[in-house]
Amino acid sequence: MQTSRATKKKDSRHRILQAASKRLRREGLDGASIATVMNDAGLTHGTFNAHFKNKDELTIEAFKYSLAQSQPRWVKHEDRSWQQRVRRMAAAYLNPTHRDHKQGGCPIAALASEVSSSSAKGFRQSYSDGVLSTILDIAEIGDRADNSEKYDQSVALLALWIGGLNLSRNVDDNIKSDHILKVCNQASARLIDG
Amino acid sequence: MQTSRATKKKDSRHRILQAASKRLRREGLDGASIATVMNDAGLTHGTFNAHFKNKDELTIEAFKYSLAQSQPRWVKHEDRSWQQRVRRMAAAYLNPTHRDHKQGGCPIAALASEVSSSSAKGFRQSYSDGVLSTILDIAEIGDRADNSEKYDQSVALLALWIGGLNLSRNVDDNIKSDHILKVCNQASARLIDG
DNA sequence: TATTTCGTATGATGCTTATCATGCGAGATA
DNA sequence: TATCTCGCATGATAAGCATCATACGAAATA
Repeated sequence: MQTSRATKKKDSRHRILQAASKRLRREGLDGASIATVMNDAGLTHGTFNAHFKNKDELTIEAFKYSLAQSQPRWVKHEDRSWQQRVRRMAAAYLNPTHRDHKQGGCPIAALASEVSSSSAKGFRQSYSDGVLSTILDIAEIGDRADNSEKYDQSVALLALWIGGLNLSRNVDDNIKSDHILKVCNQASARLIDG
Repeated sequence: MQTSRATKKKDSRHRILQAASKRLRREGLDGASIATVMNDAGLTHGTFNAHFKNKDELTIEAFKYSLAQSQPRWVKHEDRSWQQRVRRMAAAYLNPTHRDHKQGGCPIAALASEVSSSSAKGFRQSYSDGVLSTILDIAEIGDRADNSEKYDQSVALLALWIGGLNLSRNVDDNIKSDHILKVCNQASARLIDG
């Protein structure tokens, strides 16, 4: 069997990433302090460097971790057409539940306006990769050349989705916030049907 | 004439707000430290409290200041139809120049994902007010009841614009980034024409 | 069982931050 | 001109931060 020490360390790393990815999405790049994250993970702050080289590395790993977690969001449903599947994605994304659970939601939306000013080395690159692969996931293609029309539609949809989700999160009136989600859903349908 | 002391203080306040609004947009809520902003304004850090109660107040004032500055972006052009005017707005917004000048650009996009986790008291409210009044500005109406169709179109357009602008800022490839702007412009046109 | 290994805790370091107390010197006022 | 006012600078303080040095104790190894 696996040595219990190695298992323990893997477990700890997993708990740290889990905690960091939640803090990162809920509180942003500066909100997720090492002490807070380690405390969330049930460890003390000093142990951090045994698991990650530095905070920049944690930020990148936690982002990738949360992106992998939200991957199921884009997974193909059983619907017959791409249009139907994408409409479902929009409904799942532009949703009060998603809006109200930032810490468990899409990291692309959660960090959209912070990336370009981040000092974490390599983070912008990871985020960029995440955006481009998400666009391909939505389009259900492996490369832009496969279907440039679907690619372009997916770009506009992702933009509309992260914009609409953030607007709805920042409007201080539940009725108006719900309305934003609804309207963006309708706009999605219009973009999907071309 | 105005006493030169009062003039001096107003000038200083103006310079502080100018510096803060730039830092706020370029580096986000945590990037705009008091010491940095005061230094940008040509003053020393200790004087800050003579101008603003605390940092939260500065954040709110600087946001309002930058929103007022970008108001010209929404100002009516001479085009004949609303559709033409809004298409022009989209072109001015989803633009490489705007993308590359975050510090002088739209504060709604620049802070989109940071608002909901901000600890600054009252900031979320100010941002929310800014979003709602911007929607009305785009729709060129005074209230949603005036034209709910235009209102809804403007909601979706603003979502698409801030989402597209942020995506383009975060993609690490100039060609792909330009393409995002272009595609979102085309999607805007589709939403505008209904 | 004796020794080594290593995951974690404790605690220290130096940096950055917001805020506040004090004092100076130039403009305002009489 | 003499006194007052107040915008600003200097400097202190306390909190929060990332990072690192050291030590313990349990698991691994022989």
